[in-house]
Amino acid sequence: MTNPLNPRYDHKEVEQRQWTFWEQGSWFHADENSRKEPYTIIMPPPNVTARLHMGHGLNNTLQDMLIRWKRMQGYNAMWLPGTDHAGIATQMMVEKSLESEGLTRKELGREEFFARCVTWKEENGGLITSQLRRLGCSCDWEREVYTMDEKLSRAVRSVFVKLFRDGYIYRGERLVNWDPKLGTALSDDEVESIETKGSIWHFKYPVENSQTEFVEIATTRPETMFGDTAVAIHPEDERYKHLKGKQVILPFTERRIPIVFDDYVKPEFGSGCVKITPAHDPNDFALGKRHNLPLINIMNEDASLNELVPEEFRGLDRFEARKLVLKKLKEQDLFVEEKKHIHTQPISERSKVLIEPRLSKQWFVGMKELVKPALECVRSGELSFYPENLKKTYFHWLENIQDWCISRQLWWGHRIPIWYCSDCPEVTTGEEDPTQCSHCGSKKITQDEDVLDTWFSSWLWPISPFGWPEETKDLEKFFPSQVLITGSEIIFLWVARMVILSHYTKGKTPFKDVYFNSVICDKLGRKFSKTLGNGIDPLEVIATHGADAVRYTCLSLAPLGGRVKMDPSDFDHGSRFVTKIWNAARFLHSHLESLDENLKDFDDSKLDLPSKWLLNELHDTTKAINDSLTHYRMNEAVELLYNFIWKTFCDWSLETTKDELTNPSSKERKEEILSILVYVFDNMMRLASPLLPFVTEELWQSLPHHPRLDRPESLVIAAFPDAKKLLSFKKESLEWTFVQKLVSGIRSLRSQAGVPPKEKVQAFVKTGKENHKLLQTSISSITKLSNLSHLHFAEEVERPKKSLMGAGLGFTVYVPVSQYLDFEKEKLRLESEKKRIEQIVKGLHSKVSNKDFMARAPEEVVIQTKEQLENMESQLKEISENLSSL
RNA sequence: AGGGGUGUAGCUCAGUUGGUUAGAGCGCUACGUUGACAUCGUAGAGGUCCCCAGUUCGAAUCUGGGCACUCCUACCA
Repeated sequence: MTNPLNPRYDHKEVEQRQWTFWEQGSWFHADENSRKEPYTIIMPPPNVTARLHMGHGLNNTLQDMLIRWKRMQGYNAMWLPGTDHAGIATQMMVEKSLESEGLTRKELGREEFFARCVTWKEENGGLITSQLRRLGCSCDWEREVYTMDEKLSRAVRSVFVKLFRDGYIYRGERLVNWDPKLGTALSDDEVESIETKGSIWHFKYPVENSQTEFVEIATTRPETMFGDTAVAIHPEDERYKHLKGKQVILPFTERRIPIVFDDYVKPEFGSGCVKITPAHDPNDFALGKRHNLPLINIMNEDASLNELVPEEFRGLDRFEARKLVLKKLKEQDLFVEEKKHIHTQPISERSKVLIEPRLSKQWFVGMKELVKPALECVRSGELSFYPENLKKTYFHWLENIQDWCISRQLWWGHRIPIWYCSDCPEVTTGEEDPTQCSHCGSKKITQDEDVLDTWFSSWLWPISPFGWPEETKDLEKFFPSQVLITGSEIIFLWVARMVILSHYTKGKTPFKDVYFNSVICDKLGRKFSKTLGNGIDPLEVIATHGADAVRYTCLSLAPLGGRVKMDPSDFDHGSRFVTKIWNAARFLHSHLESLDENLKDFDDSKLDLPSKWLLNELHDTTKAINDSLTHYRMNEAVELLYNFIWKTFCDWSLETTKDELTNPSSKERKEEILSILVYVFDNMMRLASPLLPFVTEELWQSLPHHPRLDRPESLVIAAFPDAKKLLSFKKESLEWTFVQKLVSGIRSLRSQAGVPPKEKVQAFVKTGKENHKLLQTSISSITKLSNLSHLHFAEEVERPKKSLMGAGLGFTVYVPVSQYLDFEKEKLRLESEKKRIEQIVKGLHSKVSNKDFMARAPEEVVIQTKEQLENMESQLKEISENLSSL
């Protein structure tokens, strides 16, 4: 029989095969009728336009690790996948493709354009979800949803109508972030701030009834002057107090505008006088409200100047108008100076053009009231954040919440279900499209042209996929979910709003915990971004290193919150780990080959020390991993797993049993060793399955069934190890640790003397009687592991001539190394060791002799410290004696 | 300007509620292996836990101040 495993792990082949196997088994599908306790995660839906990036990689691996862990623990685990229709992003994609046909969306018309968007999604929208599958995401793919699905759209419609009828939705004239290129309002979150070098221009407005007096104002946007309705000055500014009650004349127009006093103005900035343009600046808007100033909107939708400006400026683009204004000011001798000025400008995230604050009619959701339960559930601890400090950010935003502008002047999205009546001023809404005005009955009604902000469908994500407003079984079972895993950048945009909406519709908090994953940066600490081109493509790394390696590296690097610096070479670490596991399994198989019958169970009462130690380590690690995962300390769980597999299992256990497996004392003994190793390995595969699902499934399938363990069809539904059901040998484990320390001590002496590894040496161990039995039973292990010819041990041992000495916890060991001994080197070594221990002893001594310490420190700490001191002192004594004898 | 975070080995970072001789991976050094391991193992070098002060019997950990970096929010007429 040959080894069933290839010399090398072929991740590509295995991933494909195992994925198909899982899909056929349908193990990721959760039954809504199951009696098992549900455990739900709702996936933050990626944009349909998205392609998998490392942020998705990290975010989804985190979710997958949790859901797989819970599934193996026997929960009715359901991870809901889906995509978001991404209003602006999709519309832009489709417009781009129209552009190549020489078409615009307006030429195409609304309906046709909408149809194109639908087609686009059908053709390209599946990409991201297939990429998530390649990563191994064990979502309930049969439940996959899309925010434009009929079911979800109905939920959008329902909640809009409900909010409208409850009086939360209103139409208002507000300043919005206007994207002149896309011709739509944007939310604050769709606006980027970019620092730019610009200018600030100073010029003069003449004061009325005076030939000589002017106020000097400063602005970065001279073209907005036609919308000015006041000039503002700080009330305490001595320079201008005499201007109280006066008006100034707006150049190029006949308009007189008042001088108002408001402490919003900073006297030290510019000239201390500010032109006020309420219709085109948020601060001015607020100030205008305080002083009852009129609003003059001077711009068209494309940011060209409209008919309210003097004729020569009409129709000019804002930047053209700026030039002309400056030119004319100079001609009229009103221009003072131009200064260089660095300021941050709002740029549209999508179209990259300068945002223009613009007065327009938009639909809003009044948030002040809705927010209350969302604040309360976090305050009360019903909803927890990981890391906790993000609560502060959350509170700050909710406590200062602004009403939410939900209308977008786009065609792709959920159209606002509002109908205007041409015969009366009222509007009509409803779950179904109305045919007549609900107030006057007129049939002349037209629907609002706008669509809803994409986030208006996103905030329904905890309930809409399950059929809300219907009271479905799914909704009952899978809402609320357990944990939301997402990035902290959308804490307001999405997280807070879902909490708000779930309380509004269902009166419940939509999840128990929110885990905020880290932001991925390059080695220089810069965020991965398309423009910088510094990202790492997860699909490329999956192709070269395998999905498991990608998953391992992502999670091992990523602590809670914060940032993680990632370099392509980090993924080598992941592959190495996978390869190590693969090879350990190959090693087991090479010995299992000779086994001609089924694996027998091992006898608990006949276990030797190293086996008990290994089983105890399995117990402790299992407990620790479960504990770490419970507290969302994923990187900690990953590290525990790594250390157990690599250090404990491979470096110690496989090494200690290697010789015996090759030359077993009996067939039974070999079977026993293999039984233990396979048992532990099987458990290891279970522990690792949530993190490394592919390679573990492959190896687990290849192993013989251990009689002590369940053997379902697939590892993904095998029971996750539970420490309570595992053997533990605390005492024996400590004993074996003593042996390990002794072995390390001997190895260290050998190495320092330069004794070739193949050469056998003797070792003389001086240790208390209590350890003798232990050494006696471990004599062969120690001999093998330290390559000894003889091991001597006794309570009193005289130092052999020409030997090196080492001291450890509870023992002193001498290794004669006559031909390698360098007295000077040994002296130096012992002296430095002596110095080091003296320092420790000194520290411990001062502690113990400190009355306050003895009185106030907890008893166990005192005992521990005393023991330590005793031990260190005896080590020191041994070293000193040896030094003097040299 | 306000808020959050970070500062631990050459690099990337762990270090849970104050008590270990402060850890890991990569890199580095020496030796060994190439019969589980395009390797792996063994042994090692390397730290003022940013600085200052305080609380405490005891501080990498808590408090205050400073320095440096970073993210978020707002504003910049």
